[in-house]
Amino acid sequence: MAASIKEVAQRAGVSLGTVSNVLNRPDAVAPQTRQRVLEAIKELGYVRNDSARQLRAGRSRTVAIVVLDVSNPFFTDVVRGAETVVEAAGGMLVVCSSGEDAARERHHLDLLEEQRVRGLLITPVGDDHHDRLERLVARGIPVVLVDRGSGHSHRCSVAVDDRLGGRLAAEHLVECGHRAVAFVGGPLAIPQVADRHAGAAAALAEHGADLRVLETRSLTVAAGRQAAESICALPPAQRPTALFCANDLLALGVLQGLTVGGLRVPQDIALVGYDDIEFAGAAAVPLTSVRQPREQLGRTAAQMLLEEAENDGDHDHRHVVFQPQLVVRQSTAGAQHPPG
Amino acid sequence: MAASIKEVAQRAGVSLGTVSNVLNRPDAVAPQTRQRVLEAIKELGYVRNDSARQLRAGRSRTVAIVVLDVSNPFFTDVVRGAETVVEAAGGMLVVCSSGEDAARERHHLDLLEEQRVRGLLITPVGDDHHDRLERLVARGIPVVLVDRGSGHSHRCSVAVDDRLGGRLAAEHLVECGHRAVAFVGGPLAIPQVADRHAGAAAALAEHGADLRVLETRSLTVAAGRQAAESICALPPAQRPTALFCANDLLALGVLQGLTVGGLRVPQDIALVGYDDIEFAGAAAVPLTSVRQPREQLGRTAAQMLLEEAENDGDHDHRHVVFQPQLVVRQSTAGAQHPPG
DNA sequence: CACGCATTGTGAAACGTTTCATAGCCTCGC
DNA sequence: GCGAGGCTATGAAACGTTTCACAATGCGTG
Repeated sequence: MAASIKEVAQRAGVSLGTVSNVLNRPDAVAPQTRQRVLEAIKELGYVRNDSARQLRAGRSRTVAIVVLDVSNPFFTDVVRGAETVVEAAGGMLVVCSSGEDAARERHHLDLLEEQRVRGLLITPVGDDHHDRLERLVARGIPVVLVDRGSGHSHRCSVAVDDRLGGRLAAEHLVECGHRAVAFVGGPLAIPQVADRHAGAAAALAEHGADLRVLETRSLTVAAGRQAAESICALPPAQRPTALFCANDLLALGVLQGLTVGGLRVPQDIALVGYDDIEFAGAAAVPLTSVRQPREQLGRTAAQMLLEEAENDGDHDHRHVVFQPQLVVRQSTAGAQHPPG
Repeated sequence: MAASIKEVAQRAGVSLGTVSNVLNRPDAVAPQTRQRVLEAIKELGYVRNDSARQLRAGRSRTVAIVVLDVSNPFFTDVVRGAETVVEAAGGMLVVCSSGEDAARERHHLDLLEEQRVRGLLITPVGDDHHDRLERLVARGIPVVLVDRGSGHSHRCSVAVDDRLGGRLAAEHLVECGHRAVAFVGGPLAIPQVADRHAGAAAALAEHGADLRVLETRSLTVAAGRQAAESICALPPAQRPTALFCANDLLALGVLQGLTVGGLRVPQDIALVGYDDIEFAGAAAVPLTSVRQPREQLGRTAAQMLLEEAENDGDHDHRHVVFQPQLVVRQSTAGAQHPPG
């Protein structure tokens, strides 16, 4: 059914090796022969079998990226950035989603290892799979951590300074006069979440305030709505005057939930998100958010990966850290809160 | 470097075939032997080489989905639905994005054909690549069209009735008293866009109104903002009183652009989107939109694909069509427009 | 005219699996 | 005690490439 190189060779009246040469080193074969082979290929509808090629060549042309959540616009932008670079290099980017679930992440890593992918971009769920990543590297599959700094010097990473991001958010809220601030986000096992919280907590501590935590099960709009409900249920005296959300999806959900519960943003409660996804500025109350260079994150990560895959063996592992940037919009632009 | 089955066999003191049996038919090998083999596997850190497996087995375990735009929440939801089904079946879903670009779509199809994927879910950019899809099917790779009906009876498809969707939107606008309606969307070569437009145009025609078209280059927020600018530039007398956008991204962009240009939604211009993505309800002015069963679309498509891949050869191609549903929100809830 | 060299083409080996026909060994029933 | 038949394990073939050492051919040069 599926024509192989052998049949092409037969039809063109040349040897196996010649057909392979036409495919891979066209210059090494006489124009006339090449022509004959190309015609045979077209006539038979021959398409190269990549499994065989990979098996023989020992290396694949596909690069994988494992993200926490495909539906999160933050990650889709990162993916787009990486895609650009990988495709420009003639490769293919496959996208896998762990859904913030360690088991699914592990499953994906296993399959990708079996496939001997060219390289791996990953935002790990937690710190659970270091050994697995280690093994990939040992096998010659470069790994670049995305949106996550790495203490490990034998691995590249691209990240945004999440502690700084948390600090920026918190300091902005303090300047607006807020003291009773709560952090909405989770699971705290996700390093980005923990860092954003830590940065904000540190900044608040310097001003003698502390940061309550409202841990969520995930970083989704739905989780945000749920969190908002529990905030609305609080007696007004115990309610925080400002919320810092671990990402924009959460913040959008919180915004919806607060509105439903009759609380106004920013008059009753100020709101800061994180990521500055495209929808943050288009929200019912445009969201103050901490912007990350999303596409650039993806591009840089992919570039470093390809570079490492190129000169395998010797390669200086780099750790690129971008700076986040506060974007102030209406969700915190309310009247100054009375201090205390 | 990478241990192969042969070394495992050697270490466990068994033959090649036995190791393979342990991997694929564990019951066919004596418990004691199996144990020895498993230990050898663990000690050597052996991981199966999928290229070799695929080459020999002739079939892959990965299913691909080619969407128009990874950053569009509509598609990420479809992907999530498909993912669920494929992973439950032990497979892997790889996501490719054509970016509404026929050349990229072709490139992806070529690579996927080389990889001999198990099956393909695709929302084609246009009608350009029928021959290529045909060839995939001929090669034994089932193809299911997503979000796109198919005249072709030798192919499954899952779609939502886009003409009906367009009609729902238009009729709602007519009921609100609008007569001067414009359609914002493009490229019109994308079948969904064309159908939504056609449905709306037909409905308006029945009421003696016609539908101006403002064709955009793509279905993105940015394209929407741009379209809004040109609308704001129009002399008020020529301005439509309502806009029907081909999708929600576009509508969100239009909403932003109109606001910037000083036009109020819905008082000055009413707005209807399409898809009812999660962010539609959270927008500055919550968006009236035509809802599609996104995840279900993905799930159904994947199920049909796997089913076809299972019993290859005989298979009844089905064409599932879901009904869209109008969700009315604030962006059209303004005062009744005077007729005319 | 013979020699070396450049240009093309050849055929076999190798990549790491899965599969399949076969062989050895037991046990069971007669 | 012997043949039938069930378990296990074996080894070779096959999957479709790429690669590589080598052969054949033709050409210019000394």
